[in-house]
Amino acid sequence: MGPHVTDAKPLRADARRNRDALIAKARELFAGGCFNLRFDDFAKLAGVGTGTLYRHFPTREALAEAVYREELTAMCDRAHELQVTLPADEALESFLRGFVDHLHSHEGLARTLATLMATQSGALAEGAQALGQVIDDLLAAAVATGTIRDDVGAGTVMMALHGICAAYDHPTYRTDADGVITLVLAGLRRTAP
Amino acid sequence: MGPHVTDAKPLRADARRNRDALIAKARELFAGGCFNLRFDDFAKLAGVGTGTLYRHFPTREALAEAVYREELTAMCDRAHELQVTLPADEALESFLRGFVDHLHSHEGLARTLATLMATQSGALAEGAQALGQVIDDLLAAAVATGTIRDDVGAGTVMMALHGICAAYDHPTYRTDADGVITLVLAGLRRTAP
DNA sequence: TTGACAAGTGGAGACTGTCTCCATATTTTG
DNA sequence: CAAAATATGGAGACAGTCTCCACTTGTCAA
Repeated sequence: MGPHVTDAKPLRADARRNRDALIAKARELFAGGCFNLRFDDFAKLAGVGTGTLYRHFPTREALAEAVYREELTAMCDRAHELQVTLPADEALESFLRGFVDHLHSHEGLARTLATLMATQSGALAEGAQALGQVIDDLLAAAVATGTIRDDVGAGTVMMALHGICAAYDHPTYRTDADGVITLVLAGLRRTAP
Repeated sequence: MGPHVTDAKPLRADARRNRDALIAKARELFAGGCFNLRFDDFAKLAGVGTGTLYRHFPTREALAEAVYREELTAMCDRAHELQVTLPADEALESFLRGFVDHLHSHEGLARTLATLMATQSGALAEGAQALGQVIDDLLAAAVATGTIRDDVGAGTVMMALHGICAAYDHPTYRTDADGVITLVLAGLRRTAP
C-alpha cells in the first residue's frame, strides 16, 4: 500500500480544474441534501460535459468517495491523535462516540460509507478500508492492555458500524446508533477473570 | 394491526394463479442466486405479461417481500416457541444465533431484509416490522427477569442486525456476523450490581 | 345455460436515465 | 511555433421501467 494521493500521472491543467469543479459542486449539492440528481444534469450544473464527468468519475460512488475522502481522512487522523493521547480503551470509546456524532450531522458521509462498506470491491472501497485499518489499530491497542476481549476483530465492529451508517434516515437514528455503540463497547469489555 | 393475510378483496381465480406463478418463479430464481434479472424478462419467464407483473408487484421489493414473507413468518413463530420453552435470556440468544445461521444459507432473505430495513416506509416494510415486534417481545421478557439491561430498545438491536444483513456477500460474513451477535449479547447482559 | 358486468390481461411503445463515441479544442513539449 | 498528447462536450445509442387500453376471462344472478 504505497502513496495514494500523489499517485501516478500529473493531470493536465484544465482537467484538474474540471475535476475540482465537479467535486466542489457535488459537495455543495450533497450538503443541501440533494443526492439523487440525474447524473447528466449534474454535469451541466457543474459546467462540464457528460463525457467529462464520466471520465473523471465513472460512477456515483466514485464521486461520493472523492467528495468524502478528505472528511474520512480527517476522522482517521483524529483516531491517531486519540490513540497517543488517551488510554487505549478510552481512545476506542471516544472514537466510536465521535464517529456517530459526526455521522449524525453529515448524512452524506453516512450514506457514502454505507455504500462503500457494502461494496468490498477493492479500488472503490479504499476509504472504507482506511477506516477498517484505524479500527483495527484502536482495537489492537486496547487488546494489548487487556481491557477488552481478544476474540472479535475489526470486521465485526465494522459490521456494526455498517448498520449504523445504513440507517442514516431513520427517525430514531441517533438513539439507536448510540445504543449500538454502547452495546459494542460493553460487549467488548472483558468479563471479570 | 388487524389481519394481513386474509386482508380485503378476494382475488379472482386467474389473478391468484398468476400471482402464485410469479412468486414461485421468483423463489426459484432467487434460490439460484439470480436477483438482477430484467423485470420485464422476469414476467416473460413466469409466463405473464409485463402489465400483470406490475399490477401484482409494483416494485422489486414488493416481490421480494412476498417471496420471503412466509420464511420471515416462520422465524417469528420460532421466536414465540423459544419464548415459551426457554428462560428469557436463552430464548433471546437462541433466536439471534438462529437468525444468523438462517441468513447464512439464505442470501436472498438477507438481501431482502437489508432492503426492507432500509426503507422504513410503512406498507412495504411490514415484514421488517414483524421482526421488530418479535425482538421487542424477546427483549422485554429478558428485561423483566432482570438478566439484561433496560436502556436499549429493539430498534438498537435491529440496527445491528441491519449491519449483518447488509453484509451478506462479504467473504468474512459468518465470522463477523457471529461476532456482532456475541457483542450484542454480552453488551446486553447486566453488569454486576 | 346464458347474458351482462366486473375483473384481469398482455405487450406495444412512451419515457427516463446511463453511458459511449469521436470530431473538435486545449495544453504541453521539443 | 508546430506536432503530439491530452481532454472536451453533447448528440444519440441503449437499456430498463412502467403505463395504457383494446381485448380476454371469470363471476354471478336470473
